[in-house]
Formats: sequence, structure tokens, C-alpha cells
Amino acid sequence: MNKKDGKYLTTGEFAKLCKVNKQTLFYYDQIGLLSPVLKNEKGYRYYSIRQIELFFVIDLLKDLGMSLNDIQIYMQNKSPEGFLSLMYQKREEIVKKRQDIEMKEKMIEANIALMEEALHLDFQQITFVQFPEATLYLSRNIENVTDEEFVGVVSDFINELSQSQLDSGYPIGTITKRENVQKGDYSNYSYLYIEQPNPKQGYPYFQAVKGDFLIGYHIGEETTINKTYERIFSEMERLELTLGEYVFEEYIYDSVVKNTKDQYVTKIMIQVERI
Amino acid sequence: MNKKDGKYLTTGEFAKLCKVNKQTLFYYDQIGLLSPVLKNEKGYRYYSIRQIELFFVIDLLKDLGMSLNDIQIYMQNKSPEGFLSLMYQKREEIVKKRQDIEMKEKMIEANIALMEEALHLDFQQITFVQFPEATLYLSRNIENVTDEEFVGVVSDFINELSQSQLDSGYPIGTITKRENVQKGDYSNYSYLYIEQPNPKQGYPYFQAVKGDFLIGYHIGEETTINKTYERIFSEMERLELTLGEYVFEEYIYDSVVKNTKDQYVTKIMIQVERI
DNA sequence: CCTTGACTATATAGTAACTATATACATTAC
DNA sequence: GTAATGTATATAGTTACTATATAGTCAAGG
Repeated sequence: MNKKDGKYLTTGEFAKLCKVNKQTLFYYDQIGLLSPVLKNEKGYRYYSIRQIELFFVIDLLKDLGMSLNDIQIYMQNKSPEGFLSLMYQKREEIVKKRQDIEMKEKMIEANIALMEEALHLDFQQITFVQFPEATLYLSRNIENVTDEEFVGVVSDFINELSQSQLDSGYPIGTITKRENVQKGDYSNYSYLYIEQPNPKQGYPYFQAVKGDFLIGYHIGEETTINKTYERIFSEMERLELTLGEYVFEEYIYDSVVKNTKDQYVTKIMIQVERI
Repeated sequence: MNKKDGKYLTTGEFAKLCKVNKQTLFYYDQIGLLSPVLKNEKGYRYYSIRQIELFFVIDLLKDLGMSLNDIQIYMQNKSPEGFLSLMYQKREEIVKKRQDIEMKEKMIEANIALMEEALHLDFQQITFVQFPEATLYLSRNIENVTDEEFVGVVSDFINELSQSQLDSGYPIGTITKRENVQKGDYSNYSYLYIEQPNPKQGYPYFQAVKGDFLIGYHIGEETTINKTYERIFSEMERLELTLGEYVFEEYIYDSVVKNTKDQYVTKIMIQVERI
């Protein structure tokens, strides 16, 4: 934009143009980040219309997470070369930021999909389902680990998810092996898992959950989950099915949507085979 | 994630898992947003590993710009339905946010392209160039407007750009008609414009800037721009060219990269015709 | 058993980047 | 000429931490 510098804008007018509070401009003037081109004898501030370009750059840098202090440091030694290298740096940062937003968008979508499904479920029903193949990302083996080791594995798993952008927003579930289930050892899980609807290249995924499943829902604390297991087992017998290799558990309702543990709902997916 | 609630985490451990400062957890406890499941007689806090799910949701909502206060209001009346409608709302917001980031990314790219080009220019050189067709978005006509009207047009133009996401990051330039240039009225612009490298459907664009141009650079304030015009005109004569329909001006270096007006650089693009 | 170092707690003050409020003076509109 | 609107400064308040000071607690090694 060029000249027509004739008209000066008052603080109020310039604030409107910049879409900020007038006080913000006072503040920027006070810290010396963006001062009006002139001040009259009464102390009235007058901005040139061209100062908007500077404001826009300040606003961009601010939005990209730069502090006003750092912006000011740049502004004090500005140069085309400096601006270019700042832009190179900010380009890298904004790419990361966009990827982060995209991941969060996916997490929201996943949450919506899960909740929409959950709201239509009848938690009393036990259903027989044939799952197509799904891709799961697994934790280290956690069979028979101590509580301390378990915490360590969970930490590592969560760290991996966020570092490798594998957090799909789907709940973290558990896998229990047949032998432990048969022993009534329902909480002796073998792995944690998270479903990956759009798997990436180069990760050691577990191609699983293909086959026949009997699905039931446990309402309440996990201390009483054996009752629900028994209920599913009797249905299994009625349908003349036997226990398959793995059992999967996932939270449907947890502390995110319910206040007390007796309202939590766990989805139990038991792999079955026809006799 | 399920059970193994056996092990409780101290504030420090839980903070590490959440990747936040311990003090932040004290603060969340204090405002009642996220309190440990138990506190012993010495006041030591103990978090359950499952509380991480809640923390993650809080963190997500916070990242999406929700205040801790609003998050707390949700947490006090949580329900699957409430969570779902919150997620619907946040999905809309994050889509806007992503588009905003994408636009800013383009602006950074544009700034980089412009600066990289500018750093290789010889501002003394006057060059003859054939421009391919480009798409410009124009302001209202600003021929002979008063300073006040000019400010109004600039405001409106800037508002349109941000509202319609037309701000490509390219500089805002000016178009002057031949008749005003011939009168030496170099600052009596007819339009403001901004280049649109990826034009969208449904906007009244100006398909322009196709043809032969003579390009020169003016260094310094615009009060002395006539000198540079004269320099280009004499080159025009030497090359046996005549003044075409429009002259375009754009800032190459302005207050964003230079401290004083005498260092500003304006690119002057004069449309020319062969005699 | 005692000490040492690492941890826990609370209370208070400080931070960034505004935002709101109170008070006083200036300009503009009728 | 007055009322409404605008400008200014100074000061306090806000959010979501973050840092600091002080004191109590715990686990391991000698």
C-alpha cells in the first residue's frame, strides 16, 4: 500500500482498523512496540494508515506464539534478511502447529463417533458381531507386572502416542489372553492398545480383531466386572461358542462424561469360536 | 484404559505423565478443576492413573481456547450428551482455526517468496518484462477521493480481505490510470489491489497484468517518486515504447523490514506498448 | 538410628498481555 | 452553549500459570 499519508487516524480509529481494543494500542505505545507517528501537544496520538502493515506483522508473529518482547527485539534490528530468516523459522513452527490442529480435529471426530454410537447402545444387550480387520498399536507386554511397572508402561505408551502422533482419539483399551480370562484373572492384561483408523507407514502395528466377538457392557466399578463376564459366558454357552484367543476391553463412559465410578461403562469384547 | 488402580501417583509423578509443571496441578486442585482421588493426613496428594484421561480432555479444551472456568462449568454437569454437544461445537471452532492457520501459512510462504526475490534485485536496473495473466482483487475506485474517504476504502478493503480469506500475504498495491500518470498525478490512484495466486470461485476478480511492462524501483519517500518516474520514462523513450493503460505500484521494503522512510523501496510497474 | 538429598506442602509474589475502571480534559454535533 | 462522544493517564483486576521462600516428609546409605 502506498502514500495518501495525509489523513492521520486517532487511536480509536486505528484500533477499529486493527480490530483491537484501544487500550491495547496504548499498551503497545507504552512498551514501545508500536507508537503513533505523531503525538500533538495535548498528548493525542495520531497513526498513519501505513502503520497497519506493521501492526499486521506484529499480530501474525503474536499469533504464532512469539512474545511481545521477542517481537520488539526483532523490530529494533529489522532488516530484509532478518525478516526472511524469521519467516523461515516461523514456517517450520506453523507446519507443526497445523499438524497439531489436524490431529486434534481427528480426536474430536473420534470422540463424536464414539459418543454417537454409545448413546444408541443398550448396555443390557449381549450381541454377536463379526469384526473386520482393524489395526491396533500395542504397548509392551504387561502380563504379571507390578503396579510400578504398569505405571511405567502406561507412561511410555502415552509418550509414544503423542510423540509419534499416533493418538487417534480412540480410547486406550486392554487385551487379555484366554488363559488369564479362564483363570478369572480378568485384570491381568497383556497389552494396552489404541485403534488406528489411518495407520502410518513404519510402525509395528498389530493386525487384529478379525473374527467373531461377543460383546457385553459392564456398568459400574471394575471390582464387580466378574459378574458381567459370567453373564457373557452363559450367553456364550447358550450360543454354543467357546472362548477365543483374546478379550478386549474399552471404556465407553469414564470420568470424562460421568461423575461417579458406578456410572462408568466398560465394553467387553470376547473373541469366540464356534464349537 | 482400565483398572490397575492399585498404584497411586504423587503430584510430581502425575505432573510428569501429564507433561506439566507440578504447580499447575496444585493450581487445578485449588480451583477444584482436577483434584487427586485422595489426600493423606499429611496433605500429600495421590492421583489415580486413570485421571489422566480427564486431564487430557481438560488440556484439549484448553488448547481449543476454552477458559478453565468454562471447562469447570462443563465438568460440574458432565454427561455423555453434554460432552457430545461440546464436541460438536468444538469441531466447528477447530475447523475455523485450521483454516486460519492454513491462511497464515500461505502468508508466510508469500512473505518468503517476496523477500527472496527482493534480495536478488538490483534496484538501479530498469527492466522490460512480459507478465503472464494474473488475478487481482480490487478495492472500490479511489480516484480523486478525500483523505477521509480513502481511509474508509482502505478499511473496507482490509475487512473484506480478512472476512473472505482473500489475504494472500502479497502486498497491497495501487493502480493508477494513464491519464493521471500523464498529468504527473502519480499519487492519484484508481484502485488498491492484492494478487490472488489461487483465486476462489464467486468473487469479482480483475483479470489483469497481461502484457509488456517496464519495471523500476524507487528508493526513499514517495514525495520524490517523480524522479524515479522520469528515469523510467526516459528509458521508455530510449526503447521506443509508449505509456500503456495502467501503472502498478507495490512496496518491496516498508516499515516491516526498514526503520526509516528513506530506506523504503517501491516497485513501479508501467504498462507499455510498442510504437 | 541418623543424616542427607530428594521429595512434598503451603503461602505469597511475580508474569504476560491485556482489560476494566475512575477521573479529567478535548472535540464535535446540534 | 451544552451534551454526547471522544481522548488521555493512572491504577487495579484478570487468567493461567510460574517462581520463590519456607517448612515438613520420606527413602536410602552409612
